[in-house]
Amino acid sequence: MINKITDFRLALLDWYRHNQRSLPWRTEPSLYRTVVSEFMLQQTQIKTALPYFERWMERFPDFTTLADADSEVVLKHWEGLGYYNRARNLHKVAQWMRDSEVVPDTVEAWKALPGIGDYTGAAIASIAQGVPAAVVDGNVVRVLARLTNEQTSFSNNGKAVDFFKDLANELLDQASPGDANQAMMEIGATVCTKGNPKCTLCPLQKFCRGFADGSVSELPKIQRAKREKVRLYRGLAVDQKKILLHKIDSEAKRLKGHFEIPSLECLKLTEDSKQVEAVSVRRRAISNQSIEEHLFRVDTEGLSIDGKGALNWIDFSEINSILLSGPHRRWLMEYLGISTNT
DNA sequence: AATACGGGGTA
DNA sequence: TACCCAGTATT
Repeated sequence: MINKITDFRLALLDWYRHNQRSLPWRTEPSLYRTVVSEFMLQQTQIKTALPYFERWMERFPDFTTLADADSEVVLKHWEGLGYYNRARNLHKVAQWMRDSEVVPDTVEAWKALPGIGDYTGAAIASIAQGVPAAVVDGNVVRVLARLTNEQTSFSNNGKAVDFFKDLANELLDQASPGDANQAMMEIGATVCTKGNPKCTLCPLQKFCRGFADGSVSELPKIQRAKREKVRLYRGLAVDQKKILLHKIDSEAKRLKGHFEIPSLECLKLTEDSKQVEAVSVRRRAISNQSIEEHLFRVDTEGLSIDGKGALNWIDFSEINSILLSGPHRRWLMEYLGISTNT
């Protein structure tokens, strides 16, 4: 058995050293770049995070620069990536690093910082500091479930993560935990994929009980929560190169401090009102919601907005500099035909 | 233990 | 549409 684990680790690391993708936090590694990448990659695919990472590094090259930046600027560079508490927490972590005499060097110490949980704590400690702590993310769960031909049906993803944590640590190469962790995730992302897994190219095939059993495509078995369907109705009021936007309260649960296209309710209008005209429908999704968003053109004649409340007239020239949710920015850009590139 | 987070890619 | 993505914090 000892030999088998040694063989496994060797096969995994050898594959990774020859097949890893070239990524900016690998070609030029540092503690800071590891931390930033891990925050961005929480529930976000590499392809999506990549351009954000490059822009982030240009503007905030190190912990101190990030720590000293205004939160508005920090959020602006996260705009469109979603789950904005990640940016707020990353900002706090940078400030902690700037103000602290010591650098965390254990999983537990990292987990004491905001936005860092089991996964991110182990990822940072192992990749940037060589701490032998296994990560268990969605990729690792899938690889291990197939490797062990695990038929248990987990009630949620967290249960599966817990289930495989011990095994992940047993398999972890103690001499190269960072590479071993990244190798497991890389296998999951590029070879042991959910659909059309490339078993013929897999360096772990000879260890894989799921492959031997022919059950790879059915694993892992995890029950997922459904997304709730939500319909939103929004009003677009444009007047003289200005647009009426709603600024979300800083104490709100989501999109704190962001602007958004105001809801009809917010404008004190109804869908049936003769003042509005349906112009566009868009579908998108976030976390546990599947959103169908309807856009209406609003006649500004009937509006009485004082501009002192949450509703603000924003000049087209200002749109680039305000915080606006990604989908709404794209919507405005397309509908108004104005450039809102940042 | 369940839910929120208002994002996005892929089959 | 359904499922997944280098998850975490809150309730």
